[in-house]
Amino acid sequence: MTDYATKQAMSRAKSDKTGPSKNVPEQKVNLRELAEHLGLSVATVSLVMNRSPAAKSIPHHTQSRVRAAARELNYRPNVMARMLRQQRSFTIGVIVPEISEGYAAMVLSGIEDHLLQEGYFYFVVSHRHRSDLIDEYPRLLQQRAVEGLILVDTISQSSISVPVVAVSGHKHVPGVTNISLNHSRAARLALDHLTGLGHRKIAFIKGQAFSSDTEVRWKAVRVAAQELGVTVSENLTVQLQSESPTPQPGYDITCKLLQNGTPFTALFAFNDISALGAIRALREAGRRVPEDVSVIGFDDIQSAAYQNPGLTTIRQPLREMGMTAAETLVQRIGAAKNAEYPKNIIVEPELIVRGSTAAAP
Amino acid sequence: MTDYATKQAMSRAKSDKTGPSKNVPEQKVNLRELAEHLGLSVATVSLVMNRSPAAKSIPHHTQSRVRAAARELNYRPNVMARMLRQQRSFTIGVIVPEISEGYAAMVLSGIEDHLLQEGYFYFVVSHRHRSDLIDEYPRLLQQRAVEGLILVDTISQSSISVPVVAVSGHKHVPGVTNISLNHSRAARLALDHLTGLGHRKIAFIKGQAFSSDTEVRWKAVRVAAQELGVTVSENLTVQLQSESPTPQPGYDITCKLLQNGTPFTALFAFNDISALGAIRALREAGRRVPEDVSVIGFDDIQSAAYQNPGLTTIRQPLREMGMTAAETLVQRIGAAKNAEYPKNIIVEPELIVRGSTAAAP
DNA sequence: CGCCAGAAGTAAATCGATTTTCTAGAATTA
DNA sequence: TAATTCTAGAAAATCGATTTACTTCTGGCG
Repeated sequence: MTDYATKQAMSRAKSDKTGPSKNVPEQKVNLRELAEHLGLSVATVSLVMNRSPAAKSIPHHTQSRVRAAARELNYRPNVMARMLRQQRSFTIGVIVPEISEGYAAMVLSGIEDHLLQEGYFYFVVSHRHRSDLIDEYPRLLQQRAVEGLILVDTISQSSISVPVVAVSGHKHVPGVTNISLNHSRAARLALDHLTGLGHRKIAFIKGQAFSSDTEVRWKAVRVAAQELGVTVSENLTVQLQSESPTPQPGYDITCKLLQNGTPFTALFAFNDISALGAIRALREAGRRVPEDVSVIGFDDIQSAAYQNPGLTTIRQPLREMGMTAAETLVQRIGAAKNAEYPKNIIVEPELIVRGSTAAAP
Repeated sequence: MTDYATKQAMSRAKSDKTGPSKNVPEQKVNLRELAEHLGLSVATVSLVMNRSPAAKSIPHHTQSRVRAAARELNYRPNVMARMLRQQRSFTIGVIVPEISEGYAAMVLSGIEDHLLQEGYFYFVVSHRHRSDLIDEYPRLLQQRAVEGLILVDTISQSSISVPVVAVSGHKHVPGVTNISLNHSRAARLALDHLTGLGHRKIAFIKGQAFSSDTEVRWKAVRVAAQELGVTVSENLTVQLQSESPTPQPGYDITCKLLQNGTPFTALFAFNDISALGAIRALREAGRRVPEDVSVIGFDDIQSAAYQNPGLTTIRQPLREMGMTAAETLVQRIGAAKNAEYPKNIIVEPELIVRGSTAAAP
């Protein structure tokens, strides 16, 4: 939105609230009425209000008269009219798998931070892994005139005519900026940590097939394992199945892992959520964490720090990723239709050591 | 939005995706072009597309011709134009304290469920307890032409001209529907549980002053305590201070509680988040949970179930509250300006017993 | 035959801005 | 003095629908 619509509105927050003394009329006044009140044409008023360069010929004195009247009558431009005329909505769409799930919430929070500052609002929708919705939401959002889309951990093949930024996107798709973690480094950090503690027999929980990170991360893990001379045993590799956003899938798969009987002293989970489930399964099977089995997660969602013991994990800077996504998208929206744009933005992981990992027994 | 704009779009999800064979033209076609293509006036086409009753005189044959052409040219009505004309945005605003915090995320998820079905989208903003934002966001959202507002755990005094539903609202404000928990019952459930386990010396963590539930819940707790003959000791009552959305405030205040030295065998925390902090503080002070101290939380956020031990808590049906909020709001938007509306909707809590509470030592 | 009621649409107003193109007078310049 | 440029603002087109108030034309009825 133009300057006065948001940033001024923001700063007006305080001054306006001088109590109920100032009789701000509540009923809506539109541009025509304001112009009539001033004895000017709507064109003139509009030019002044928008600080258009075309208003340079309008004397200062008139300008301030206009602005004073606008303030007095509490004039607020009608967004819908403005959107229609300018063909801009100052709205973007965010598609996440699930809102209530830590990962997405964290990214959203970063997105919001940046977007509102820029005068944009956003629609959120969650597809819960239903493929019809994954296809439909981009369409629906575009019908709603969003100027860009942020996909969080979501793979979409539907062709989209607005700029797209994919958080944790890996496929190279025209028109899409991918923001992704340096997975090689992440895998290396985790395995360095575990091997440093003396672990050799390490179990792995791979992500669900639908997660956009699964493939890449797993590849990175195998490379890192090879580099460190750790064998990745088939028997110690399991994959999350159900799509529940709870620790349940992690719990289930760890039970299965334990049943197969192959011994291990450490477990590298796909994410923190599944790590929590895994810890519960281990405990129930009589294995202590970290004394008998070390567990390392991935993401560093908020509750990771407040587990007992705290969860050692590879931190993804999710808020920053959200902020970067928003920033990049806004930039791309402002740029020319066929301008260059970043195809890939890599962010760095960080090892967060807490209590769930310890020296191998 | 009218029927064909969303519900049809939804169901079209599958049929449209018959591959790239169907040459759906990507460039936007507007009503005028569609009408020209058909040799009809825009009025006629519009009437047909909207299934307006005024279209009854248009023969069936023409109607299907119009619809066929619309499909063929992939006509999508321009939302901005439609919004402007109808003075409706099919958008609502949701104001939460913090997105990334379990409670709000859960409510949002319920809101989304219902809203999208009804053809509405929503903007989310989070104020992070900044009072200028709490005042400003309702204004900003109204400027964005939202047709209603849902406030989640947020007290707003700014006058709002659209229908408002407050989740966990208690103050009776004209124009606002409050959705709140039966706190008396909640307090009773918790204290019944604790006293049933033999606890007499119970410590309490009150909520931060800014939370809309703090007052009401605390009152309910004292009433229930009295009924059960439990004394609420000053020395065992503390209040959350900082506004961090993490367990940190709970941790801090529990440390303080422990320092003062008054013995207790159970702790009733304001919410799950603070309960997690409390548990950590207790553990660090050498108290085992639940052997030495039982801890009960409030809310039943997702991660409560996956703590070690699982957190006993009073469940608020947050998703349902979100759904109800959305449902009520949509109804109110559809109703006449001065129609009756529900002032209060009470939902029932549930005791969820997990491992963090046990018989008093 | 004349009138009226539907049938099948159409023209035009409207929603509320933004933005380009004009205009009338004043001031400047050649 | 005539031509040109500024000044200060106004008129009108436009964005893309929706919706009300007309037109025609046809057929039926008295």
